Amino acid sequence: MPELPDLQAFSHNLQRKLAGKTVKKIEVPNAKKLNVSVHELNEVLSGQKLEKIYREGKELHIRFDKGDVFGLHLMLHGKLFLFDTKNENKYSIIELHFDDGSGLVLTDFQGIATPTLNPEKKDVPDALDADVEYLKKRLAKTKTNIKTVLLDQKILRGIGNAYADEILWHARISPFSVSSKIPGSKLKELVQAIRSVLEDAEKSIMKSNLDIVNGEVRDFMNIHNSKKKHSPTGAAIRINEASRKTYYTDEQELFE
DNA sequence: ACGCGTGTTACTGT
DNA sequence: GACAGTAACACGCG
Repeated sequence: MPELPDLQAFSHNLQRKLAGKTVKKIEVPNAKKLNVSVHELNEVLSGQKLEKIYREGKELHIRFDKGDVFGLHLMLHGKLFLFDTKNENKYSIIELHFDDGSGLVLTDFQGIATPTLNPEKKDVPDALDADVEYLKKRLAKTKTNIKTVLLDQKILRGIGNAYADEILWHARISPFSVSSKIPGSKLKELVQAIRSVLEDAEKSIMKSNLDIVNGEVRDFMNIHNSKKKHSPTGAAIRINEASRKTYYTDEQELFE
């Protein structure tokens, strides 16, 4: 549910609240997606001090002082909660208990949020790091429409359905454009739109939700927003119904 | 009160 | 193999 800017805000707040704490014990009420045994997880992480929490693509990564990393992918409905003494949330997947009695829990009613001990390093660039050169090269051989490309985590990491629509509107590129047909000048606008849309969103989320570690904030979205009928520049917002909805306007140029 | 929404994988079919 | 389309996961929320 949360997308890159939300995750960015979560990681910032979790870092602030949890850095320096030491893991006492990890409980795993629902190990469906965990990549190691509960025993191994505890063997590796118990006693380690939490050093850093940051975002990697759509995952949150927790790094500990011996260098081990614990990754959390929230998928559609994963939610994080901090607790002081006892976790009373429904649908708990995994609970980190710290030596001061406090803790962090990941819940998911669907059970598909995914905790991973020491996830593999990926060489796919993060959305915020992608440059024009990379996209130009990568898109030259791709006929898939540009929205699908933005959502493809093997090409760019971190963009989800809602922000893809916002970004494409800002770059004035139709989501149905054939990726290989988009000219270099437009790719430059696309790269700028990716950065500005995601960074501005993070700022507004942080500003109005000081301690946020779960949920999502969407009220400031201009295009992917069922409450809005027109873009900021006055064009009617159209909706394409597929397995995921696409919001767009005729202000966006179609390359085909 | 009921319809909408979000990521990924797995699968069919062209 | 590239690409398109769809279902499944199963609820919270307004």
